[in-house]
Amino acid sequence: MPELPEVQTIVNGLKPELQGKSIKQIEVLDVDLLRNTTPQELNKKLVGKQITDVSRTGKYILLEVAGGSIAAIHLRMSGKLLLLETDVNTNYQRISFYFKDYEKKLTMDNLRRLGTLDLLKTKRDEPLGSLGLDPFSNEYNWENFQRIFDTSRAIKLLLLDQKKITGLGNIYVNEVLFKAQISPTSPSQKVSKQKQKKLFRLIPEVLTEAIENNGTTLNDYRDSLGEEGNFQDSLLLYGKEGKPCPYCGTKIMRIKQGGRSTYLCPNCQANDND
DNA sequence: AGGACGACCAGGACGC
DNA sequence: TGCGTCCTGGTCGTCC
Repeated sequence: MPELPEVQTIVNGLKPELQGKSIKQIEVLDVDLLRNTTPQELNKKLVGKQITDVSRTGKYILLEVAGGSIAAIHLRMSGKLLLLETDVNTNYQRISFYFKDYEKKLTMDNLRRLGTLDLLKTKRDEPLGSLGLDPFSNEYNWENFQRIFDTSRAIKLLLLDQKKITGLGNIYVNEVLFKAQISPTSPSQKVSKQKQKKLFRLIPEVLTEAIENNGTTLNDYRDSLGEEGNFQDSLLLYGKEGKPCPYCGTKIMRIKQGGRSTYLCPNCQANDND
């Protein structure tokens, strides 16, 4: 379930290891994960090139090489991106990068085959170009933030829309709305300025705290070294249906929005009239 | 055009 | 026990 904190944790682990390394070989075991490219093109654009940066935009992990090509990796829901000894094989390895003068390989391991790799020329190319506000970018300011509320959609669905704001997934959206005491079903336009401001402040705050705890491991998330995150211990209501609300003791409810679970405290997150 | 919904994938948890 | 059904996650294509 990598959301922004999990992706950032992976990037934090990979960057010091891979920056400056030259790609020696790319092994594509599952072509279906390549979206707008082919193994041949990947080889042509990346092999022999030095990695200049490992970074993150939204939930995409970006490997930039000298000369400008960018491999944009998205893990979707179950994927891992692991640094492994070159002779180690995992059950669901799909794509591996090997490097010159380096005894490890970078492996996309993805049970459900939902991960993707795009090859881009610039960070403005799709699928990055249409991403919304990133909570850690320079564009993340109050003026820009207010603009995303211009819709009748439920606030939870809006915050999950990566074209509006990018990085949040189901877990952190639930947590952030709870901390801001906003009903997830409230029409976005009806969220008061005061609550918008709370959200504006809380989104980077909650994500930062999660990054400091190396992300959330509920099922199979692992960082690039195979380590679990710790933020699951700090979740206030995600996955806690029927348990008491940590603020008021009311039983936490679970409802469905857009086909997936929303957790809420019906007391703390009553529909706002403020 | 915005928004709702199903598809994608695979395995685990559940009910009968 | 074994089978069927539902659920999970993020995004995209398709439809209205």
